Amino acid sequence: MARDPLGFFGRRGDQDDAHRGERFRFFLRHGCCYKPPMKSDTPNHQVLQALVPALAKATGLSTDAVAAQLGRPPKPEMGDYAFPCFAYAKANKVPPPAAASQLAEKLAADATLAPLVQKVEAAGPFLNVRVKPGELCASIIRMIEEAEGRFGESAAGAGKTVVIDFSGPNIAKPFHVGHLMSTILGASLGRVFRALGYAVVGVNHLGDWGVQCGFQFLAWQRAGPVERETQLAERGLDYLCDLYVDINAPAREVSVLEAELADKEAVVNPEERERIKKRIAAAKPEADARDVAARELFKRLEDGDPELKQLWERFRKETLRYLQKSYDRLGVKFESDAGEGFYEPQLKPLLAELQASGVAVASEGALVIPMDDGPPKPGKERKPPFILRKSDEATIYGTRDLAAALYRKKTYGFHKNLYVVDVRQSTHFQMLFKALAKMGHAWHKDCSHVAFGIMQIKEGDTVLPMTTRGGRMIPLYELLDRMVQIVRDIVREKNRDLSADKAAQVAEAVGVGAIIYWVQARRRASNFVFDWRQATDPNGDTGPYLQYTHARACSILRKSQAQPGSWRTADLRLLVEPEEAAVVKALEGFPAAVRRAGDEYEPSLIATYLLDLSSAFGNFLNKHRVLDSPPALRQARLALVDAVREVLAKGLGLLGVAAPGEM
RNA sequence: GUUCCCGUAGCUCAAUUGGAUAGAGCAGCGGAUUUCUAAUCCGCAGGUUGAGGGUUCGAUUCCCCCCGGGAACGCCA
Repeated sequence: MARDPLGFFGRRGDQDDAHRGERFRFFLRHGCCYKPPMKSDTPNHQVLQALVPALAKATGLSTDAVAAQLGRPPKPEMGDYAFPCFAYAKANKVPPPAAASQLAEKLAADATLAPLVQKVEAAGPFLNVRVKPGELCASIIRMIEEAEGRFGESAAGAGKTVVIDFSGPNIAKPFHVGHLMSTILGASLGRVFRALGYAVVGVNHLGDWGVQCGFQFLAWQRAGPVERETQLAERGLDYLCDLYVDINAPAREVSVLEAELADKEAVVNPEERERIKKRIAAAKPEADARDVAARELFKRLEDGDPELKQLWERFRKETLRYLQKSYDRLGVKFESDAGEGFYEPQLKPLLAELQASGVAVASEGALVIPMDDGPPKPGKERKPPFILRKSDEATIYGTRDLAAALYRKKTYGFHKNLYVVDVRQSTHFQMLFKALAKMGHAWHKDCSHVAFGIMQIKEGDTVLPMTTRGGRMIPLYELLDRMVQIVRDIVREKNRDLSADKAAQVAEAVGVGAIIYWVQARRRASNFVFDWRQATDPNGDTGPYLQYTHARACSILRKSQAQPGSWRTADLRLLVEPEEAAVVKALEGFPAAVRRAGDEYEPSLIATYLLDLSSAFGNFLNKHRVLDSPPALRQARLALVDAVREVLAKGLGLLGVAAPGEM
């Protein structure tokens, strides 16, 4: 399989756990993603190297405290750096404005700052520092050049592993637009954590176990032997879904009719009620028969029937192969595709252990872990327990999640274990983590549910949920195709010089990039509505805008005819324009944006950051010429353009958005 | 009913985690093009940050109480 070049994740079941763990440690040491560790962790350049110690000396605070406080004034006219003096004022028992004045005098007298700093002035309780314009640009661009393409990365996570559980499609249900959030967010978090120096294990926790498998076997057995083979090969998951839908048709009819019957308002007429009852009676025997047959088949799978096991394995593989097409377009990779079925053999020993230790108890015929602490309070409803085994002896997804968490800790020794799943499951994960706590695992606090809001879709004037029973689901590939289709015309219209081949590539990059950007452009907690018109709008807060800015930068560098890197010898102190300073100040913020995106599991912070950078750069390009500048200035501006290009490409890369060189 | 999330310009969202006069995009109006790619840039207009109270030098941010919207709440995933 393409995404498994080292054969690290072999076939399930042919290796034991210890073996897998061993392979994993090998992967950590020699894997394809290995890079040497970063030298420096915090962003640093000549100006800050002078300014921070000077402030620390003047205030008596630590350099870390100063660096953390140092910010930006609200308007660029006020200065390049701002330092709030409240802490210093409190320590010295003077009013903050007086403190600011005192500090301004001290810094003005500091000889180490003289070559770099133009002006230090008190503004109320703030201290505003104006750096000599050329020095600011030189200092920051130099820092980016010296990072050798690694600007924004850090070594914060060196030696630590993050496990990210994301995407997790169900092999019986369509892979639709609702899965987009988890897939894109999870993949971005993986890239962000890698940039921060962590080893990352992306897990596609497939929903590949349960009675649904029985229904699929049943449908498969009923389908034509030749037709089913060609259909499965061609349509993969789509075919399995159709099978699932068809085999469930009678059951679905019964439940729809029963719901109708229960809704008294809808059916007052007794004749109508009778008609419905008859239809239920007609459909029910077939529905029940299929249900019994499916459960029987699933039971046989659970008991280890080799023929069914083989078929199950085939469905899994075919589904994954099929999904990989969409994953490839989205730039998504997984290190593991251990789904629910993978944990099945671990469940019985786990349950036995939990019972023996008394963590799990019997309740209403089921085996559960209680979620209430202490004695029940009168008048207070008791919390529902975490169910491990139903009264019919079958396990449920929570049991497998518990086994999965234990397995991941044992195999990967994770520093963090993340679940990128929508907000509706937040109680489930709270219970899961609490169950781990009750088992005595202190690492339960390293587990987090990275919840995101529910996406709805706007078709015409109506807003529909994505996961309704009634409406048709839009398969993911269809969404991507539609986006690319819309973009194709725009590409043609905007740039007629592109060859047909290039235009097609650009359309793919921009169409897919637009949707990837769109879902990451807001904080993940908020619910939002997918709007075709807005998502494909080439103007404004969009992926295409960022990609376009990047393409412009590339174009300028191309047309300069300069050898890449030849601008490294440029005199960067010639960059004294306010628009240049604004760009450089935006560039300076990149490492912090990446770090925060990791800390908060929030890729949108990178999206917002890139927008700021693009807008500063656009402003610069509009006001100043690069290629028409005098030779020395031209070289310095090329260095600036190249730094912007690098950060845009890198930031877009973290988000999973392609950055074509022209469009 | 209990628990969790959300509420900021007409719309979609920001706000350096408690900092200075709350900022962008879309939509509206007005400008800038012999384009280093106008898929751009600039200007105007748009606000009692759902309401009220509290904490302090300072609150969109933290605490309390309401109002409104969403979600989850015992054997589905």
